Amino acid sequence: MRSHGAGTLGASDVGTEVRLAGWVDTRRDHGGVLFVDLRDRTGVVQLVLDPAAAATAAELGHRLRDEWVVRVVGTVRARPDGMRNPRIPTGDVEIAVAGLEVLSEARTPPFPVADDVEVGEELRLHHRYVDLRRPRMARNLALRARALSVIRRVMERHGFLEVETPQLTRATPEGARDFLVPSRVRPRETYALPQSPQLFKQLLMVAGVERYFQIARCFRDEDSRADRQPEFTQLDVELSFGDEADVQDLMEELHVELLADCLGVDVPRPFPRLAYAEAMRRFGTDKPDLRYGLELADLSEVLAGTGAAVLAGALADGGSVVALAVPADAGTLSRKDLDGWAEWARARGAGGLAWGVVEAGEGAPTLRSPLAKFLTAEEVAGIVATCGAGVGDTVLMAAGPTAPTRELMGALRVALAEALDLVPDGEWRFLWVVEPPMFDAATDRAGRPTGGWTPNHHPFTSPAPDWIDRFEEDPGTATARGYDLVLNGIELGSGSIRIHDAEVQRRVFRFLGIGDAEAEEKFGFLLRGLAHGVPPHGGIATGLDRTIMLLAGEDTIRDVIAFPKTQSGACPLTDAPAPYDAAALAELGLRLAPEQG
RNA sequence: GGACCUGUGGAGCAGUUUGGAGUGCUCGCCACCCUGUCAAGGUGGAGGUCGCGGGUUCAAAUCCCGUCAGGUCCGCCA
Repeated sequence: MRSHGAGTLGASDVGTEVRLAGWVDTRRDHGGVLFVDLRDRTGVVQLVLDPAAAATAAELGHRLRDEWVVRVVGTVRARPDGMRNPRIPTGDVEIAVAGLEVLSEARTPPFPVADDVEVGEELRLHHRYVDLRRPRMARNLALRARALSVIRRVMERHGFLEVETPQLTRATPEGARDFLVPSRVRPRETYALPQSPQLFKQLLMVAGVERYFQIARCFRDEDSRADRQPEFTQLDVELSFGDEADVQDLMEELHVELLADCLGVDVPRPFPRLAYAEAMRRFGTDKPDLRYGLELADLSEVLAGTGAAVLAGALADGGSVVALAVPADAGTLSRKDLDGWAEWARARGAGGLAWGVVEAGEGAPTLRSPLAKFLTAEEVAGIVATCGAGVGDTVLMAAGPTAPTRELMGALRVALAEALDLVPDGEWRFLWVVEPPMFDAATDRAGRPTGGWTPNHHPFTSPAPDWIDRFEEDPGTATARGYDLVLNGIELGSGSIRIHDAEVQRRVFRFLGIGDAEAEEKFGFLLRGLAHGVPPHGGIATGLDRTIMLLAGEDTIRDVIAFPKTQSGACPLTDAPAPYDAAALAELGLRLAPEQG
């Protein structure tokens, strides 16, 4: 049907007879001569329908409308001087059409098939087949395919085997809520869709696969975000007889090649490593964005004896005062801005924000601040020095329990960088966050500590060698053999060296409050596997949607997924989820509960 | 579970603060004119439960309450 792609034609094709097919992108009808931009996946080329040259085709051409599907036969010719269009790749040529056939008419599109119109998300998803014709979206699909191809190339080069694991599997406790699939053959029992292939890939190591990867679809029934969908794709990797460096080297090579192949960008290796504790201290997050400064400073020492009550109270309770300095050249924060940020902090549960502007005093800098009269000269000097602030810089401070206060200031750092436009374009700052804690203190729904512990990564993560015999003694300090890959402040993936000793695995379960009987019931298949000859192994899983989102320069993974869900988990295209036939439910041993009144 | 933003002809917006006739802009759509445009141009025209429900008022796109949908975020996401 076609001899060429519309967007591939150029000066070297002049004189060639071509057969093209695609969509009517735009028309410019002069009554006599008619121009049609024909669009296919490769791009756009101008058709010329001239009644003097091809009367029948031109007459039919006047009936064409946007998004009709047509086929043409014609000859590539150079455009006359002065009529070339340098803004499109095919702008040096045009197609002198000899024959035109309408393959399919089309309704007026629900929105323009163009990049420069911001269309509502629901409408775009409802007519996703139109939305995906827009050049940016078409480019994103192609970019995704290319990234997948690079991944397979790199993984195969290193001898990894692509193995598929079940989508219908069993629920495992903890983690996110499961999506359930009722069984007809075994009424009243359900499968769960996998949150990740974690246990299967470990058992593949027991099975001797040694090097496994999968482009794996995962399901978590939790609320969506711009970078989170209920259904998403992971690059899942596991290898045997290796350690942290083997996994990290592989992933560095892969990501460097992705950037080079998809964007032509060179990223240096090795990626920097940052200890988890240092990341929290300096950036207030386990996924710091290294593209800008605004690092946090801990003022607890310099303010240890302060008379400023709002700060002293937090310190007396064992908390911290955490600050960051906004450089004068980043833009001046007005009083209204500062009030706004204080309000922002309160909305996140903080008491507020203290602020001070560094001024050149006589001999030593001074602080213009509502707190100034409560601070001694030594304290002011200490604040300025610890923050590394210069004259004109604005110091923002929060006080409270150490961890939440650091996290608050870490979030403020990100929000300020956005607001003050401090995030440079075109930078790709990878890093590994390493030496994570083995456990976090468990909290109840209200956020109060329960006294129990929850895995920082997952319960199959090996303790660090120093802790393997005694993580129970000091669970708050014990570290694990985990590592997170971070790019530009976004967590791309988490991995670890796993426990390959059944007894250590049982101890971790016991410590987490999972008794031997429960462990046997829930994880018996893993524990049995760990009894049958296990290579030391470890791996990682990265979020492919996020990776491709960053490659594409998009702000949401919805724009790199062909058919995503809305924030409420709906698909406006298919209208899923939808009610299910009651009789069919009965066959599954299910009955609808009465609606909640 | 919570906070905030948005909802006005097919698309994108303005109008809402200070209530007074569905008023306006750009694009699209329909008809006609038009032989070198490329976001073609010209003339004319059609197209609206102002998301939905209730309330206040002589009068509601506009004020109040509720609700639905989309989005951003907090919680949640081992």
